[in-house]
Amino acid sequence: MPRMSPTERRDAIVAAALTVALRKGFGSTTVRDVASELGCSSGLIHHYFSSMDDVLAAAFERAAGNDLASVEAAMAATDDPVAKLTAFFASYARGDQDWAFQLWLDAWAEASRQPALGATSRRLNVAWQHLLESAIVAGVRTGVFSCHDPAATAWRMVSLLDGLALQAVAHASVVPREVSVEWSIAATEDELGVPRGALPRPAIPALA
Amino acid sequence: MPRMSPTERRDAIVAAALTVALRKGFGSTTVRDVASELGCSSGLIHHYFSSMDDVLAAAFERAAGNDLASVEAAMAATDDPVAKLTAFFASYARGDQDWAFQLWLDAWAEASRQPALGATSRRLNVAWQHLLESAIVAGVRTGVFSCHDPAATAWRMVSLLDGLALQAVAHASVVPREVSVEWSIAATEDELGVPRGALPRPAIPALA
DNA sequence: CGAACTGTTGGACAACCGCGCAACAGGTCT
DNA sequence: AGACCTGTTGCGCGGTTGTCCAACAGTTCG
Repeated sequence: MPRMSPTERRDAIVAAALTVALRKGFGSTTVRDVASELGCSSGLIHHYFSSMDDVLAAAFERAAGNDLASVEAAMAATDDPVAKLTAFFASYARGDQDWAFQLWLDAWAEASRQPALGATSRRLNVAWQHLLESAIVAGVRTGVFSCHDPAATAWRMVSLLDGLALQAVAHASVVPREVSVEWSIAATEDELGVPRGALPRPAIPALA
Repeated sequence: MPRMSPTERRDAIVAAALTVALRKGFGSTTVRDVASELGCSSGLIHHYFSSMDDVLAAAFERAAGNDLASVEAAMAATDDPVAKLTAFFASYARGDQDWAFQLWLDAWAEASRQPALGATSRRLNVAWQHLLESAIVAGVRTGVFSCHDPAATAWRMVSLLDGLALQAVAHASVVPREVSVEWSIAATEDELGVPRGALPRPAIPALA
């Protein structure tokens, strides 16, 4: 294996770990798997990460963290609370990113077994909820939304979206994606005291 | 170990596997664990199950099936739709059964990789939603609930409950259990057109 | 009584795991 | 050139896992 700079090598390891994790799940991704995916020795992984748990946490952090950042940017691009909300929902509507949600399923399952992965998953989940909460607060401030407990509503909406997406990814087509998107937006309208149909529906990209 | 009939022994093995899973979690339940729990040799497990996967799958099926059946029975014990609903919610409020929910997290994560497990998980999930839907329909019929799409509402409520329980189990105490129960009941009251606080709150058993 | 059947044993086996380490090699600096 | 730094190797340790199998023992039947 050619020599790499520490930053490049760390990145390559994380990328390889992500590739393997997508195929096998976090729970059964081993040091040797990552090493052979990358075409290097197993010892090299431990030269950059003090434990396998840290590798998995870093891999999840990259995938889920990127998602979070891109939605955060899309929401920051507008001042309209309704548009912020739509941008948030749109990130759940993308059927071409089921693989990303599969990572969440794996992370939740392993969270109680791998401390570092669990901490990362928790942190990103809280950040996700906070993102939604701040959009709701913005809408309440301008008077378009009515909600006396934005934190609670945000947790409910995130949980609802996760629960529905879970069905779509784990049990394909038990609940069609377009339907689950419609359902969660309808529930949000109830929560925020706006009439049914008031919130715009995000476009649903076709599957790849 | 005294001799048993094949049916009894199979049952005993599954029961022992479940007991161990309660204590150690699903992912780290080994053949030897089950054998020592049952007080028999490890070879005996393989005499009845062709692989450890089969044992765990049978254990999951029994655990989840038992849960479903007991809630089904509790709901069937009353004709009052509100009481049916409370019985349903109570099953999510039990903090002493986090281990059971961890089984669900594992099942959801593995569903797309292990067809047999996925089919079981899907079937039980659908049954769970159907249970709630029928309670809602009963309430609409007697006029205590108002809901124009019970199937959709049931899916939303199940997904919300799963999503909140997921946070409680994967990310302990990010959302306290009493709070998440309160939140999901409040959302249900909105969905069913009854005033906030109208539905009784189930008792929350202390942790074991 | 002995033979046949079958539930049961307990150890052996190969494979795998995360991790640590001494040695190697490619690049850089003086 | 030689010294030095550091990315990289590949093996090995201690431990655990699922699986297999020849031997054992309890029951039933001729």
